[in-house]
Amino acid sequence: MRKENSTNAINERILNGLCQTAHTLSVIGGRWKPTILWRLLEGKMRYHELKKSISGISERVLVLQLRELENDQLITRIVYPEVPPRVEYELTPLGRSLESLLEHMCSWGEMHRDATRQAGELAVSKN
Amino acid sequence: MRKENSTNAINERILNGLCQTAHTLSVIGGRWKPTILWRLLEGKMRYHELKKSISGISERVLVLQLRELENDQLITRIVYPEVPPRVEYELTPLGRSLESLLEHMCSWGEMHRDATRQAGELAVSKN
DNA sequence: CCGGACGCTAACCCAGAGGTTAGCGCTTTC
DNA sequence: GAAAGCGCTAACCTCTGGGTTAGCGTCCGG
Repeated sequence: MRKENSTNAINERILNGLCQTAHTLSVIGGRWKPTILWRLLEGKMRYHELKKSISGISERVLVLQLRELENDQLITRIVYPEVPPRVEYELTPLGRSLESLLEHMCSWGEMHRDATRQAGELAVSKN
Repeated sequence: MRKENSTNAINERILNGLCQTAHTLSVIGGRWKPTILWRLLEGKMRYHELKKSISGISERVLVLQLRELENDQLITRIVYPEVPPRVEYELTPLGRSLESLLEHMCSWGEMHRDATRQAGELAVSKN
C-alpha cells in the first residue's frame, strides 16, 4: 500500500466541496472546455465539425472533454442510428446557463489583458 | 535537443492568446487562488494569517500562488522593514475587479451542484 | 541558550492532464 | 479494391502543478 494516496486529490475534493468557485473551476477548467462550450452555444454540432472547428485539439482529448461535460450534465450526446454514424452534441439548459458566466470571464480576460499589456508597454517605452 | 518542446505548452499559449476565457482561467485557475482571493477581498492580510486561515495549503504552494497573482497584477506585496519581519498582501484594483466574477462563479457552482445532486438523488431514490 | 514566530527558499517526488500514434468497423466514392 | 469519412478506443509518453521535508536568518520570551 502506498502512502494513503495523494493529498493532492484529497485537497481537491475538499476544496470542491467547500468552495463553489473551485467547484465551478473543476467543471469548466479543462484546457479546451471553454472553446467547446462557445462552439456549442451557437448550436448543436457533430463530432467531426467540432474536431475541425477547434484547431490543435487531439481526438482523444476532445472525446475526454466531451465525456466530462456530459457527466457534468452540461451537454447531451445524441446518437442517430444511421448508416454513416452520426452523433451530435448539444448544450443542456444547465450548459446554456453558463453563457453569461463565460461572457463575464471573457470580458474580464480582455480587460485584464489590456490592463497588463499597457503596463508592459509602459515599462518598455519608458526611455 | 528534445523534440521542439511540448505541443502542450504551445497549445496553451495559443489558446490564451485567442480565447480570453482561457486567459482568465490561466489567471485564476490555480487550485488555491480563488480561496486566496476570497480572503483578500475582506482586506489585506499578512502571510502567516493567510497560511493559517487556509487549511491544507503548503507554504511552498502558497508562496507560488501569491507570486503568480502578483505577476498578474492582482495583488501587491507590501514589505515593512521592521524588526520581526512583516509582509502584507493586498488586492490591487485589478484584483478587486474580480469580485463580481468570483461571485458569479460561486453562485453558478452552487446552482450546478444542486441541480446535479438532485439528479443523483433521484437516480438513487427511484426504486 | 532553547525554542518558537516570521516569511521564506531549495531539493526532491508523484499523479494526472494532455499529447502522439495506431487501429477498428462500417460505408460511400472514385 | 483503395481511399477517405465517421466516431471512436487503446497504449503509451511527457511535463507540470502541487505536495513533502528540511532549513535559513533575525528576533523575542522564558
